[in-house]
Amino acid sequence: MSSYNEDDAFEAAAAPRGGGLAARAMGAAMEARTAPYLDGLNPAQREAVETLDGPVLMLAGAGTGKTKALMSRVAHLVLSGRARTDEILAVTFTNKAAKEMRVRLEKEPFGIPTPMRWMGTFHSICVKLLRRHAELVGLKSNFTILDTDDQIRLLKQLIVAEGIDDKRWPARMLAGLIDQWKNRAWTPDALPASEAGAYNHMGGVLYAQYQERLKTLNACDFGDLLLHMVTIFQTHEDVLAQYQRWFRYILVDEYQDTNVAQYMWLRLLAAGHKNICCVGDDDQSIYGWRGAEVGNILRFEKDFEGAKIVRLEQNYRSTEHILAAASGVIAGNKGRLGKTLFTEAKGGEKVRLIGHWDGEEEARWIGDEIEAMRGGTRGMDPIGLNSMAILVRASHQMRSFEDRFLTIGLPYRVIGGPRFYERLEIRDAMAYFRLIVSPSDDLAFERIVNTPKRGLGDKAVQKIQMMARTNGVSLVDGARLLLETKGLGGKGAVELGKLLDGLDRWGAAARVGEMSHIEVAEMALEESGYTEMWQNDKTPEAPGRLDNLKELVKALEEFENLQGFLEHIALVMDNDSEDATEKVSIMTLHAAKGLEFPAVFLPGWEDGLFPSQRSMDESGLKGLEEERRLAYVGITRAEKLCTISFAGNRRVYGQWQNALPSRFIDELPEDHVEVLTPPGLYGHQGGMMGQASPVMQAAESDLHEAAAKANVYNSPGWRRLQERQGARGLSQPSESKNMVIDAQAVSAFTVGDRVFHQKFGYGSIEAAEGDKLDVAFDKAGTKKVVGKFLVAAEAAGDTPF
DNA sequence: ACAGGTTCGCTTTTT
DNA sequence: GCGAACCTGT
Repeated sequence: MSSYNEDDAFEAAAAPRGGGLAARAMGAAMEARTAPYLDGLNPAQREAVETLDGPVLMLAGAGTGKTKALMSRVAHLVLSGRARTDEILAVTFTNKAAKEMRVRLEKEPFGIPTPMRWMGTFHSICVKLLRRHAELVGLKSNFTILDTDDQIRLLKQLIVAEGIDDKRWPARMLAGLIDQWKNRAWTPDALPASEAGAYNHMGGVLYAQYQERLKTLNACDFGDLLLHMVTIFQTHEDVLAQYQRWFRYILVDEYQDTNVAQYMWLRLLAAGHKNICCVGDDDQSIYGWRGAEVGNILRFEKDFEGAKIVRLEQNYRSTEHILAAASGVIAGNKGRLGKTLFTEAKGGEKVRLIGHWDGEEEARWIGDEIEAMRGGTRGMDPIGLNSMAILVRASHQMRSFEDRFLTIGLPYRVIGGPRFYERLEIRDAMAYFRLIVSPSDDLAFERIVNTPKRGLGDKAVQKIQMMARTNGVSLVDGARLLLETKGLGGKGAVELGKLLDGLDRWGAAARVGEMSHIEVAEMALEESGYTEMWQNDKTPEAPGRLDNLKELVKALEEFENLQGFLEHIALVMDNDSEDATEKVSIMTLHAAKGLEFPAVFLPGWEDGLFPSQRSMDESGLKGLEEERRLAYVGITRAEKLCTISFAGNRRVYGQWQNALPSRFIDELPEDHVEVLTPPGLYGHQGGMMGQASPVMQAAESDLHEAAAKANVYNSPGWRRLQERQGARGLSQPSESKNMVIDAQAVSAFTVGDRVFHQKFGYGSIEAAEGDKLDVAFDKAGTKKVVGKFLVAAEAAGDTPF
């Protein structure tokens, strides 16, 4: 989605409808002849495609041909003459998804020739709309979009100005809060009192100040793009009506990921005709932590009266064992809309489960396994590395795999690492570009004023800021005044003069148009000394950074001017460099959503890591359920072979910690799981396996190891296992003495409970003696605390402060 | 102004 | 255990 002119769509909107009618007539004729896009759809898909009018919720399980149905629906709308392509609003979450759809729609069997103007992310569509109506929220149409970095820098200034200690109250935290507020569509005056008191009682005040500041900067952040449009729609009926009429049909992908603001935006736009089709899967909602509301999809029927619900349940991706394993896990969640995936593909490998001594061993085993599969193993055909993926819960888990794969020379690629446009050198370069396009971009100026080093330190910058503020001008002009009034001397003054001259010249060159924007960009990077700075840098990263700068300049070629480029970057940030060589993919479970691989490895299934302790502490049952959905997403990525593993010991923050198998492992249905017990993994095997399930056997052999290592008897996982063992009539481990659960104890807490303390944060109870408790805090170490100063971690997580 | 030492604080991530 | 971010001495 690069550089089509955003105004085109509006010109088209103003144009008479004659062309549309002709297109419609043509579409109808095409449908009469044949509708190839309807062939090969199963009954559910077909229903989802043919129910064009009124609200439709397409509940599409993993691998059920959702995209195909969505595409067919668009084709059906267009080719049957119901709507022109530019009368369909199609919203996705990522640019990648939008791009993919655009490409697929142009090809057979759909063959939609005209581009879908209004297909894009919530944010990119909102930018287009907001540029048109910016003045209604006090912005000019050429407003800039701030990224997280700018946002934090701005907030920090406000925080310091308020005399708040930004150590104790980091700007990041406030940025996070404001983000969440915007996700919930709370403007500063609509902010509930309970929220406004956050951030040392200053949250509300600072939020309001921040919004004011953005307005004077003629800027907005990502959240504003949506929030401003919602505000405009709510306060300007005529504007809303215009778009309600224009967008005759609305399609939404990944509806389970929508936040409140996005939901309101959609409801407002759909309120007239109600022709809205939302596609999603409540079981794959994994972005609650960034404001997604599963409630939106669960409530759909209530929100849109007479809504038709279509379930896509036939899975075309995975074997029955994989589906059964995934279903077994997700069944543990409450409040699902409910779907039962089925497949016609019978047989195949069971889901494999294996325990390891530690994380390194796990990485070693997976590396070996990948090598074996590459050559063909266990009667399976050889699988290419591109067909294999390792999906982890947290990115720090990737390290052990990278280390291992580097030593054995196994090619891998990490998906979703630091992205191109987030890199230091790219952002610096872009700050220069921003200043060329708009010299009043103060944040960009602050970023590069002393990069490369110009002898302009804190003191000089403060002088510039003072001058700018007292004269009510931008920093660039403030700097100019400062030089004119000789307010700055020495080397700094000379260098600042050079920078200002440079900015004038580059800006003029860009405007005159004698040079291409690419030449202007090169000139700026060269003359500012920025390129030179990296050439003189002898750190190992420097060459890579120079390469990146070259790549950045090359990327300019696709755009008409710098402005268009910056716009694109602010929103698109996509960075999939195609790479022909075969490589194993390593990524987080979150990054894996929507992807599929013949063979998938799911390492690190240990309680605390996965499900993540923090998730459970902060969000309790809600958090656990989201973790479970993450497990579901992970398993359903696999087509043929899914291998789950856990380690008894793992290095966390440099410290060795022991761990218990994830509770999700207990939820895997035995009949669909094969437990691998690699020979020689443990010094001893067996012991008390008895007639326990295969799943339990593996868990147990590992548990004994872990148990021998350290005091793990307090963990919920251990207690759970004991319960299970009791139920199965297995022997109790002798070391259960620490399991003090004294019903008579004065304290409401028992050993192993997760608790929260106002000062020390989260921790777990190590020992309980009446009301006196020993608590091992995650951060503050072990302390003796009286029970009344503690709350259950779960309860604390629900009331942020 | 800046290099070198020290402390802090650590999911998930898109736009 | 590691990197960023902050502090201190020159």
